[in-house]
This record gives sequence, structure tokens and C-alpha cells, in this order.
Amino acid sequence: MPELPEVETTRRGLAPLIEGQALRQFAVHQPMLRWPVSIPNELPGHVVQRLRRRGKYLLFDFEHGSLIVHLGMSGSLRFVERETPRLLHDHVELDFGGVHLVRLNDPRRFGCVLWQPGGGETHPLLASLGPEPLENEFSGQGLFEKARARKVAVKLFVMNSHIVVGVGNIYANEALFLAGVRPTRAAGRIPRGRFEDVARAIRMVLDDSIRVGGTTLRDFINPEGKPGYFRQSLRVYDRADQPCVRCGAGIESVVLGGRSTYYCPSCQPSRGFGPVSCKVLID
DNA sequence: CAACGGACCTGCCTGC
DNA sequence: TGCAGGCAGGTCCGTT
Repeated sequence: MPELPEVETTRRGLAPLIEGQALRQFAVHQPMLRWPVSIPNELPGHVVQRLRRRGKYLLFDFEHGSLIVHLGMSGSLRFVERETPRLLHDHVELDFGGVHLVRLNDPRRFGCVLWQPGGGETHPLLASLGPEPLENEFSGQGLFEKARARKVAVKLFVMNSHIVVGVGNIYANEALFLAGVRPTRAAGRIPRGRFEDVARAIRMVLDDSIRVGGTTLRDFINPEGKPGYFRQSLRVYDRADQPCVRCGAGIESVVLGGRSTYYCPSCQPSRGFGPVSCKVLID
């Protein structure tokens, strides 16, 4: 479920409420998520210095380590009053004192809660992640260089967290539409200049989505329990057989790497490239 | 290495 | 109405 904009929306909602607060206690109601939940017993009493995001991971930074939280496909964090009855699939509870609690709800249990001692990003899940798409380290040039000789479809390439983090199925589809690139094209055969467009499109789509609180397809909610509104801005995702917003042709869909993939057959041609419809962002 | 498919798990929707 | 089957916002891991 959550891609980068949804995780960032969660972070922004939660950060001002818990940064500088000491964890009072925690509770684990379902110890088995993707991996066994791991929170040090001695963590209560320590202060959350910062709530950070790395890709789709949320990092609760303490002075001696970080609690790594991933929301998987179906997870959400909520900031609720402590008397609020627990919902089905509320697996982990973080108590910072006061009248509120942070609860992790994750029906499919693809998420995780893990402890990483020390500073930095030494945990194996974090150690080899690619650049942040909204930071300056991310560029079309970088994509181009990593794509040399790779035959993998460009959509799977940009969804690979070792290439760039945070681009999930929805935004990969949307970004390639804006860049005029057919998702099935081999990454290694995209020219440098077109990768600049792809990078720009990724930034724009993520940025625009964060601005409206992310995309709620069915169940994403922010820490206050509210949905995001980017769904109405989706141009191709989940629009099979509907008219392209740009040219009116029917949106087509195929399966790539087991994931539904949507594109306009005319704006994202199978040979060559289509028009670029993302504006230039100047930072 | 790179590429591919399976695996993890629950819930919702469709069609018979 | 009931049930089987397919699909869902992620990503690791094993096998070729």
C-alpha cells in the first residue's frame, strides 16, 4: 500500500507529536509480521530524537539506535486516544505518555518493526538502498549509468529500491506516462536525455502526491485517520480501457513482474518516445 | 551478476 | 447466498 508519499505523509503527521518525547512503554499484540517484531526491552525511558524516512522505511531515531518501521502493503500508523478500542490487526503499540498512543495496524503483515543499534544505516535492509528521489543525489544521469546493459523493463528498473527508493507501482506507472516512456522498454535502451525526463517525472509525481496527502485506493490513512487525495490525479493507474487524459486513446494494461502496468499506447509508443508532459522543476 | 517466480498474509471484489 | 478465484499500494529470497 504505502509508497513514498504515503510514508512521508505518515511521517509528517507523526513527527511533531512524538519528537522529543520519551517512550513510556510498548506492547506487541502480534509478534509475527514479515519478520518477528524486535523492540529492545530497555527502550522505554529513551527519547525519540527524530522521526526520519528512508525510502519507504520510517526510522524512529533514539540516541543509541533506531526503530525501523515498514508499512508493507497494508500498514498504517495512527495516533489515537489511549481509550480507543484496539482494532483488528492493531499489532504494535507505542506509548509516549499523555492521552495518545501510536498504533501500527497491518492486516497483511507484510510490514516490519525492527531495531537497529547505533547511528547510520547499517541494517542490511537499509545498507544498500539507492538515492532518495526528492534529494539532489538523484538524477537522470545516475539512472542512465545504472541502466547500462540492463534488459529489465524500465518500470521494474525504477521500482528497484537499489536503483532509487520509494517508487512503487502507482507512481512508476504515472511517472512513465508523464515521461512518454512505454513501461516495457528495456532500461538499457533508454537514452540519457529521456532518463532526465523520467527522473523529473518521478520527482513531480511524488511531490504532487505528498502535497495532497498521498493516494488512498482503499485503506491508506494518515496518523489522524484521514485519506489522501492523489487518487483523483492519477492519469493511467487503474484506468484500463478508459481514455487517455492527453490523447483519448484507450489505456492499455499488461502484467510486468507480477504487477499491473498501465500505459497509453499512443503517448508511450513501443518504438521511440512520446511527448513529455512533466514541467521542469527548478530547485 | 542479472532475471524471474514464488513466498509471505488478509480482505475485497467478481463471477459462476 | 455461497464459494472459488483473482487481485491488491512491497520486497526478500531462492533458483536458473
